[in-house]
Amino acid sequence: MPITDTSKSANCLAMSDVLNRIGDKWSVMVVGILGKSGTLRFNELKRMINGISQRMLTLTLRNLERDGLVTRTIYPEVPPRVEYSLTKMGKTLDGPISSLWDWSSDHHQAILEARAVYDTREGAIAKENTRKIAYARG
Amino acid sequence: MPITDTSKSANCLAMSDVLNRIGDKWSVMVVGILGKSGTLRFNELKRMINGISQRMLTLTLRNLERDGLVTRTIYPEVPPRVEYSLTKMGKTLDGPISSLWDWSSDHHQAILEARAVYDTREGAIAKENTRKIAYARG
DNA sequence: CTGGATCCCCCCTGATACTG
DNA sequence: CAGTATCAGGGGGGATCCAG
Repeated sequence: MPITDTSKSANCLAMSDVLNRIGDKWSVMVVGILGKSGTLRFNELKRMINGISQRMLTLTLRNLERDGLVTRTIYPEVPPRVEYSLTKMGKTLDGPISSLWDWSSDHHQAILEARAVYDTREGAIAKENTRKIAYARG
Repeated sequence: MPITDTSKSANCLAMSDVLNRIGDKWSVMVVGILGKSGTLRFNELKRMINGISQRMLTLTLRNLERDGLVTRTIYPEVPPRVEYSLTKMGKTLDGPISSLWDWSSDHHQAILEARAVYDTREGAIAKENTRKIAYARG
């Protein structure tokens, strides 16, 4: 199945564009968490997402809102309250995101082990022989 | 369903770690294309991925190989030939990636429209009134 | 053809301080 | 609480040259 036909090329460009937003780890985490929790306030999100800065959360939420994936509701109270949740389109994205989420927790350990194996082997190769790399690895 | 329990926190960390590699747009594109095409050579991949540089393709493939998601096979020929394909674990990732891929092509247009609407509305708000932002948007 | 090595710039990101 | 404004630093990523 060649990728060079029109539909696949279009997919490629769509992916490239969408991934510039969605491929960002913070966006994935926000969508994933909102998908699981429903509606959250700014600082609730901030506390749930490991290591995100206030600035990045603000930017991420703005971009998601701009792309029509997240709704932002301001309650004119004091102290201020702003709630975020997924739009209808955002909810459709939560499916693929959840798949990715599940895959991550299922294979995280395997990836860590693969890295360890790779690093060990590369280290051994480098120490043993730096010239004869001309054979298949794996 | 609170996110604060142990399993969800673990998922959060797994996501964070995995997304540092997988969330990268180039990795997603490489896995997606390899999943669709099976086995490809370096320059075949480079031609198929819109806008990737040689350096980034090399680094991306190395990282994917290190994480046990891609196999790299060197044929000691002249000119050199190197073929890449997904490992068993890589193939399991292709499922979620394909979902994301399909979602992208399905919703790309909607996202573009949402951006246009957002930008128009923001522009109008900024021009009309910069003080009274204290109402719900969306 | 498949990369390794190098230079270098831009922007992403975090930290901090301030406002409503 | 929910941001905005500003500054500074690091690294992601492109361009280029060279090697096997």
